Amino acid sequence: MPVFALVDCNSFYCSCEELINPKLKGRPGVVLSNNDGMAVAINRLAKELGIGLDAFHLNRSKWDSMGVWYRSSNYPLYAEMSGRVMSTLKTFSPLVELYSVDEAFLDITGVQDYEAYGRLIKQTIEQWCGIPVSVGIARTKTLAKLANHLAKKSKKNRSGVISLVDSPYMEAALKRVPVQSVWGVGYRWGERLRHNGILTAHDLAMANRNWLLKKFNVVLTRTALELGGTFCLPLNLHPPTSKSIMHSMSFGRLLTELKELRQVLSTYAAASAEKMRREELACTWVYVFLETNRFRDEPQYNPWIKLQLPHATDFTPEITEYALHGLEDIYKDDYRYNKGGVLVHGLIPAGERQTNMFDPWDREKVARINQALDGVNSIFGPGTMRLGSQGFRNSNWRTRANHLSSITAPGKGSEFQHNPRMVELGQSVPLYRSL
DNA sequence: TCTGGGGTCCTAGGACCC
DNA sequence: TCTGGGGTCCTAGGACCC
Repeated sequence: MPVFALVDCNSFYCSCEELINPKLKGRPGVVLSNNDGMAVAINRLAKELGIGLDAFHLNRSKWDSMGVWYRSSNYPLYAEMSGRVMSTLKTFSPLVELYSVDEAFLDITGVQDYEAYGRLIKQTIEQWCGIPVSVGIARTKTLAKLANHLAKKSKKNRSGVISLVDSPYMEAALKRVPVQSVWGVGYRWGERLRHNGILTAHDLAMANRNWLLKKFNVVLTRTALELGGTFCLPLNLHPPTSKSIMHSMSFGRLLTELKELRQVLSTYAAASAEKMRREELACTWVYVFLETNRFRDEPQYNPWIKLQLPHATDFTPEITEYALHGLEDIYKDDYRYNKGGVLVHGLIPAGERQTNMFDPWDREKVARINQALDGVNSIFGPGTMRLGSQGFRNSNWRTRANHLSSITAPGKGSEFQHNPRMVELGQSVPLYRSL
């Protein structure tokens, strides 16, 4: 029987901001979504004040009066810190699944004292990376998630580490967790389960499997099995190749003009294509969508279109061309648009593309153009070299980020300089360049 | 002015094939 | 009683995750 540790960074984005600006520590704080729209990360003190995923513009003055700090999201910073945490985790087990930007599953089967190992992991991450984490340890991933949940919540056990391996408290632990807090049970299923008298993780673990299978599906049945200690979900050690890549964002303001929308969607198409090339993929479908602002009392229109390409491609101008054709098909001039996006789908390895005798492009030339484009943009920043249709960099439809953290000099005022070990891991350069 | 962005998996039903 | 049956592929929609 395997043993898994789930290591999860506490309020990750907030912790990153507090790390580069220690003055924020000890105060309630939130990190805002793109466009400074709403809080997407909330630190412990802010949660205790009752702050949730709330709209920024509706709460700003209240937060000010409560002494809450806020920051626009700074994704390059979080990616950098995530890399440091994950590299550190890999020194504790060769089997690590990078589950998300701020959490990872480790296979730590065979360790002598699981709880002590968990504490060592926690201490090391905090010492080397400056990010507080919680650790949950158990025999299945779902139980490790649950243990982690308890480690974050527990008032009795403040160590931030809980092991449920062969634990006499297993049943008590399962009874303390409401069913909708179980990993894999969302709002909908939580409601349905509660209607059927299944209120806690323990109830779900005890539920009749055939009934679950019939009333729900195999996913939830697997979750129930895992809660009961039956190992169903293995570690995914290799990141699966993407099945789709999307780029979408709310606009800086409501847009009505086709001309402006063309610029926005060109930019999103280029971003999707770039990400696709980074993963060495090519797409066979392009989806384009627009949305009006659902929070406004005005005519709503949320069209989308799907375009099949005659051959797989990873070439920005080609993908942009299709995306703009799609845009013209779905665009109506009597609406005010709030959001849009481009998704590439039907992804195949770029090296396995079929050639097409009617292909208007010289593929060798295309490859060289891609290389030049990505090369320039990787050095000088995204969007440095771009299509004319993408418009200017300072176009006012671009999203807001008015509360970005800044670092004036590498390490200055932060804890980076005290972490010689992280220099060894060799990941500090991109942060400063991208900031 | 102002409410996130980016994904995955499963299932049911229809089209189509022999 | 019984109007073929088995199989695949595709898609839309619904659920979930961070």
